[in-house]
Order: sequence, then structure tokens, then C-alpha cells
Amino acid sequence: MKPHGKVEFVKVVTKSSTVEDYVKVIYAFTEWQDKAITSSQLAVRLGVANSSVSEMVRKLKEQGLVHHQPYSAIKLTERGTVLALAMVRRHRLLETYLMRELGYGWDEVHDEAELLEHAVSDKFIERMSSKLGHPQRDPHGDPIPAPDGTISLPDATLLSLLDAGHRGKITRISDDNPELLRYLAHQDITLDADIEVLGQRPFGGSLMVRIGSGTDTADFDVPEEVSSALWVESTHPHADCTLT
Amino acid sequence: MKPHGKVEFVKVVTKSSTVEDYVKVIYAFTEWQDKAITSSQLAVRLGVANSSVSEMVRKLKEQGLVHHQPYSAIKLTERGTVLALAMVRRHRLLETYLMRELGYGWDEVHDEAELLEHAVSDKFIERMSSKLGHPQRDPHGDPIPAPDGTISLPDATLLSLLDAGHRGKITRISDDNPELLRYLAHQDITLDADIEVLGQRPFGGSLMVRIGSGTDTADFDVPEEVSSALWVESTHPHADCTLT
DNA sequence: TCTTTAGATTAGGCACATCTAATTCAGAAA
DNA sequence: TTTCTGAATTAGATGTGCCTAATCTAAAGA
Ligand SMILES: [Mn+2]
Ligand SMILES: [Mn+2]
Ligand SMILES: [Mn+2]
Ligand SMILES: [Mn+2]
Repeated sequence: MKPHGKVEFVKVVTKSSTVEDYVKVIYAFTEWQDKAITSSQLAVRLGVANSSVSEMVRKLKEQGLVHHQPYSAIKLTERGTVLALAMVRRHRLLETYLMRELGYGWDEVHDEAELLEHAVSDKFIERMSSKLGHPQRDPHGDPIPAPDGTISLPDATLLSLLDAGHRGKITRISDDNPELLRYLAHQDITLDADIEVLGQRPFGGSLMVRIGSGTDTADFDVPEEVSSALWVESTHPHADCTLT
Repeated sequence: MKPHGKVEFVKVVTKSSTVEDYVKVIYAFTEWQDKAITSSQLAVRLGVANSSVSEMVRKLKEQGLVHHQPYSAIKLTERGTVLALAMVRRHRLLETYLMRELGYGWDEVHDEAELLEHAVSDKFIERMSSKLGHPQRDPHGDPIPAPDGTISLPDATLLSLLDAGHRGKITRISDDNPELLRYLAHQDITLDADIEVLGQRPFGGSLMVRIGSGTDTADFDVPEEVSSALWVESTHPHADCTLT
């Protein structure tokens, strides 16, 4: 007597904190540009060996969280995106909460949120969100997805890509370098500050910018490292440029 | 050329969340009575197999966190006690915070704290403590150890051990049965309520108690399951008993 | 004292997430 | 088209924490 049908064991999906971090990083990579992440880029961002990523990506695929053809880039499935957005919501709400309710500095929130995001319950997240008045963005200007996964990305451009004359508001600051955040805070370069690109020093040097508005302005030379961490939303359309 | 001295590799102690839970449970067992916990009692409380405990206790001993002779009870070392008290502080502060700041019910805080206690930083804990005004006990009446490990246990007795006539205040309610907590809250039996033992129903039946003071009192029959979850601090010394 | 037995420990394995080293592959360069 | 090369994958292993099954032991009972 042989079985005449195939027996399949459907693996119950356990979203470990490792899996949560993988999908979150895969998602984050495409948030501000549209190329999908590769195996080794993922390895660098997670701080693990390439081989660990290969192994794990196979498991993520098994669980229906990513699409992946060997030797090509890694993309989230619908389900993977849902999980990633849930984690991004958690992370950003936690960062916001830590600053507003527990007096953390904006350079201190990331690491704490990175661990807490895996430990708090949905109830905790929603209570926080209520208490904060359902904020739309985190302390670094990153948009906070709604509970249903809806997210609206502001129309911002990387400062380092802007031409002289451009004016706008700083709407996002990359949060992965705490030291940079401390530097910026010390210089009073904060979210929503008005900014104008004055020009670029020769031979690929620093970008010259003016921060502030009206009479209260200050000029800075920002090196590539900084200008590639700041996103600017234009206040005037392109036509308004004052080219010298 | 042979080495003429012994080379030892001292294991760097990594306090995993598993280790944290083991020492916490070992500590908790002796908080309200003085017998040390056995292997199988520990297994029940942690929800793991006996063999897992044997294995883990060996590792805890290796790390200097417990004293243990095979086939006998498990005791924390000085270092183990320090770690346990730190975890207890975390757990109880978190419970208090969840109730006071995020509107949790006292039956909902335990499970959330059980996970969060492993994920939050010391900074988080101390910020919470400040914000709460450095509370001395958690929502269930359990004392919160100070950052240095100091803890003062209230002089309370298990309700089920009290004789008729005893009066006092409820100062502690075991928090490991959420359903019981909901029942008590529904009956307005809360921390600091005045209580008087009226007597015991025959044949090992329920304990009859009076809750409240002055004109606002209510009588209850409390079954063993409940009376062994409530601790009472006497308001009148023993001499004041009214035996029938 | 000898036997029983409940509780504790060991043996042998598994799942997860990681590593280093060896191998394979896709696409660029010749 | 063939060769090369860096990226990606597989092979083989480790550490942690858990399991079931087998074995052992201390303390109680006959
Ligand atoms: Mn994380
Ligand atoms: Mn952020
Ligand atoms: Mn715990
Ligand atoms: Mn409690």
C-alpha cells in the first residue's frame, strides 16, 4: 500500500528577530532609490558574512518573504513588504517615543530602537502611537508607515545632488551615524531648517550651503560625507534658481 | 618545547535572555519563602524539560552564577543574585511603567515585561524610573530593587495562612495568573484594600473575608486558589484576634 | 538491609544563525 | 568566442538552547 498523493509539510513561519532585521534592511535599501539589494550589500549592512546571507535568503524564500534567483538581487514579496513595513513602523515610532517621552537625544535612539522593535507587542506600538498623537515622521524625518502599511515618501532630493541656487527645507537626515547627528545638532542644523546651496568648492571639494532664514542664517562648508546624509525638499520650483 | 604552565581559556560571560530568565526564576522562588528551588520546579516555571534545566544549570555554574551539587537544590551565587535583582528591577519597573504611562491593565503587564526586560538598556530603565518618581513597588505590590540591588521585602503573610480575626492590608498579589487579576479587579479587591479574615468554611472550604473599611465593606468567600495568591500585612498585632 | 521509585542527569539529536574555506557562476575583458 | 575575476553559493563546522529516551541516584518504604 503506497500513498497515492504527495504529503507536504508546510513550515509554520516563525518570524525571528533575525528574519525581521533581514526584511527591514532589504526594504530600507529601496526606500530612497530603486535598485534592489544584492547579497553582499545585505551582508555589509547586517554585519554578517556573505555566506550567512545566502543561507538566510534561501530560508526567506522558503517562507515566501523574498523573490530570489541565484546570483541576482533580492526583492521582497508582498508578504515580505508587509512584514518590513510593520518593522519600520515599530522602529520609527520607538525612536520618536524615546525622544519625546524619555528624553533621548536624536543620536541615541537608533540603537535602542533596533533591539526594542523585536520585543514590543502590537498593543505597545499602538499605545505609543496614540500617546504621541500618531506622528507621521520620526526624529530623522523618515516617514512612519500606518498600521495598514501605507507610507508616503516625501519628495526629497539628496543634498549632494543639488545644484547651486537650490533652496529648500531639510526633511530627512540619515540616522546611521550618531556622530554625524551630534555634529549637526551642535551646529543647529536640524529637521525643517531652511537651506540654500551656494556652490561647490573646486576639485570636488565641500558644498557651500546657507542654513536658516531671514537675518538668522549661517554658512557652512559641508563635506561629501555630510551632504550625502541630508535630504532636501525644494521650496521653490526649479525655475527660481539664482545661478551666478 | 612544551609549555610549562597551564593555559586556561576564560569564557567571556554572555548573559543571554535565557540565562537572565533562569536566574530571575531561581531568585523569585526564594523571595517569599526560604527553600531553594529544585531542578524540576525550575523546569515547570520555565516551561522546559528537566533535561534542559540540568544542562543549563551546568552552564550557569560554569559562569559562576549558581552553586549546585548534582541531585540537590540550586542556589544563586553573589554574582547570580546581582544579575537576578537587576532583572527583577527591570521587570517590575516595566510593569509599573506600562500601567502608569501606557494605560495597561494590571493583568496585561506581566507578559509584555517578560520580553521587554531583556531588550531595554540600562539608560531606558533609569529614565523610566525617573519619570515614575522612583517607585518602590510594582502594580502587584512586589518591591522594586534599587539600582544597587538593595531591596526591602514588606512583612506580609499569605492570606491562606491567617487565622480568623486577623486584620490587615493587602500588600501583594501574585501576578502569574492574569485571569485571577481580572477577577480581583472586577470585585474591587485591589492593593492596599483593608481585609479581615472572618473564618473558614468547614471541610477545608473557602476562606471568608471582609474587604474594605468603615461602612463600605463587602464579604467574600475566597477559595484556596485565591487566598494563596494574596499577601496581607497586619495592621493590628496578633493579640487583637477575635476568636469565636 | 534491600528494593523501589521519583527526580536528576547523561546521551544523542535537532533547529537556528553564524563562521571559514572551497567551489561555482555570470558578466566583463580580451 | 574564450578567459578571467569578483560575487555568490555550497560544504562543513560551531555554539546555543531545546527535545526525547535512556540511565543513574538518593531517599523512602518494606
Ligand atoms: Mn533590529
Ligand atoms: Mn530614524
Ligand atoms: Mn523574561
Ligand atoms: Mn509584578
